Amino acid sequence: MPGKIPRPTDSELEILQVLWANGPSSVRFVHEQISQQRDVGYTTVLKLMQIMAEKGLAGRDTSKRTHIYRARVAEEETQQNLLRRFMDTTFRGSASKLVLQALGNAKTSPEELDEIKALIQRMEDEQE
Amino acid sequence: MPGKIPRPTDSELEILQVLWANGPSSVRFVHEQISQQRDVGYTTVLKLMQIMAEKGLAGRDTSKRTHIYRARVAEEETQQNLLRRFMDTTFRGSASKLVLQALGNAKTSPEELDEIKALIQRMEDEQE
DNA sequence: TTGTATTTACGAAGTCTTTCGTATATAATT
DNA sequence: AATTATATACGAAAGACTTCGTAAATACAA
Repeated sequence: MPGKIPRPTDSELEILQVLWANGPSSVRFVHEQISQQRDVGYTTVLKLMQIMAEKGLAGRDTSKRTHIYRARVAEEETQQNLLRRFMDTTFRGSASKLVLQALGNAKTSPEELDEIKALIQRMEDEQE
Repeated sequence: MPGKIPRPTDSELEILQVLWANGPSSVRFVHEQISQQRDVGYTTVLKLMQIMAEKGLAGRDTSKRTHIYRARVAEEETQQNLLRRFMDTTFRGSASKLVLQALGNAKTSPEELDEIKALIQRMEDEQE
């Protein structure tokens, strides 16, 4: 029985980012990528990826000696879940407060602002 | 020596929300508020608030028998810190991706959309 | 074949967070 | 005064997460 897939932890999310960006990968590759950002042991990453397979966050092909892992959760869907939770706990569910702070603080390019404006426009059109 | 104030955990954030919304409060009051949302023991909340005082997240007035706790971190600043971290880990630092998903999924009122549009307008004006 | 390198498997330690039971102190009630 | 209620203090257990050492299996190289 599969059971429900849990929310990834910070370390698991770090690994998922590599899998999402690069597709199915070996432990070695994932370790190399993460090592560029912080110090971590090879067996640590291995263990985490094994746990992710148990949890259902990742799948793996064990037909070869070097196992190949792949994400079993979609990037957008996972982001959506994490975002909903974060918005609820940190901004008491207020999307606009979150958005205002996100835009106000981060440097956002004119192109990105245009994208956002376009989305707002579409949303307002739908309202009528 | 005060030392640096750490990022609040989920439970600590839950308590901070009560303190931010209601001002300085007793453990009993905070416990009552949180109990409306989930089951939790009184001494659990007490312990958490004591830890928060140790960490510097909260201060307390112990002159009376019933201690009164207050938030020692500002709401917006704390949200900002948590948001930055969340954006980095979950959206690899992309504010626009986060914003698009936040707006796309949550139901946002026309008034809120206007607020956001106004902010974008100001940002674009500053660019020139 | 013998030794070296790579990989997975297993287990366990360390930390952080949450939880609450129990003890003690203080106040209120009868 | 004796009882009951309320509050804080303390410690410790339980669970989740991260970390990595060591062993065992497999492949490669000399």
